Amino acid sequence: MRPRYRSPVVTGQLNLPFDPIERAAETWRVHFGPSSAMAAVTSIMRAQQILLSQLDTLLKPHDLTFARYEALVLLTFSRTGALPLSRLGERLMVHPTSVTNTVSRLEGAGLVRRTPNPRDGRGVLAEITDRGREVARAATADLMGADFAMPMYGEDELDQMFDLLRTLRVAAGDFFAGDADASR
Amino acid sequence: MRPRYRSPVVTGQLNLPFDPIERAAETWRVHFGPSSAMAAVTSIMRAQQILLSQLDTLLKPHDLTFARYEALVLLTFSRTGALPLSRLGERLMVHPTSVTNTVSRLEGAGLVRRTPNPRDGRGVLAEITDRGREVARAATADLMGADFAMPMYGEDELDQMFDLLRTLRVAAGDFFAGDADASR
DNA sequence: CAGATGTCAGGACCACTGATATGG
DNA sequence: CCCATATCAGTGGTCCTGACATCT
Repeated sequence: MRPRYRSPVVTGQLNLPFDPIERAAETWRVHFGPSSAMAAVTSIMRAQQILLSQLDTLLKPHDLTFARYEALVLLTFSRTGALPLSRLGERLMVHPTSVTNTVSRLEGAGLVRRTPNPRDGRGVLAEITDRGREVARAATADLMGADFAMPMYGEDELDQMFDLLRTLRVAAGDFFAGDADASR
Repeated sequence: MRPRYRSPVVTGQLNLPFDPIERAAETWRVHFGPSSAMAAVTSIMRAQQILLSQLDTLLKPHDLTFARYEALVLLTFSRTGALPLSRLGERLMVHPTSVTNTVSRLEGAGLVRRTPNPRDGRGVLAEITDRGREVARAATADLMGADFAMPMYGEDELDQMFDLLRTLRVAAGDFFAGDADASR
């Protein structure tokens, strides 16, 4: 499964005898003074890399990337199975041109269909196909079976992580921190 | 500074009236049952995106990306200011071809110099130049001044985050979880 | 007309595969 | 000979800018 000569850096085991991030943090302390932020940032970067790699591996048999999977699931959730590309981009927090690309790939795989937006002549709807629904179902089963690549955590830790990172997302201006639940 | 017609999706404010991830988690619950893992994973993805974008913005005036900055700092830390590319890749946890690319870019900018490894005829050393040291110093000052784009957290929270994510990195096999501190 | 929606061309970046040259 | 160290070509993915046509 994994090549013999060298394991992928991101996916596979590094098996270092020390924690490279902790090591960097210690050296950092010597040179510049303590900086918990540096260690935390680097940890987030590495965690994302690991997770994305594992999720993509889980999704590869379904010919999906995580980005495409997210889009597909969002369509599954919508009442009519169709959403304007603009709304897709908003919810997925991706660039408009990325939405175009993602939808085109899904369309090429027959999981999604482009249709004109009847309520806006400029707009385009991405509509999930039957095959799209089936693929989304199967892929979701796989991801849930693998606990989204985070089986090493308990509920409390996962919630803790969500709460911690929420602070960052609020500060970055992703959304209004209020209690608002205004739809749309 | 930010375009008027549309703010960058990653860098800039989305200003949604709701938390898109929380919204997705709620909808998920309705369709598939509770999954804290899904919300946590998505949060990590988004956090990384935000951080990388802000760090790259901070580093742009120095003509550095975060990846290149990390490599440069690592060289700064080494006693002789030089490291084999293989060791660089190991510490930075990046693919060998990525190291080659990173070093080539740094070399092109005059921040690093390639020299043959005297202790291994196959090997190549990346050696930091005086300009490299100066750029690393200036960039580090900027990053520390911005608290590595995480000024919204206290020490305790940053440590908490590091500890939480360490579990994931250990599980992924980045390093041996033991208390080992074996050098080299 | 100003503004929003989507597309396309093109650039920069990063991870990876596979092949290759060279040396331990 | 097997393995390690780079490098190169090429693929695929993401994000972005800028330009454009279309429609509100």
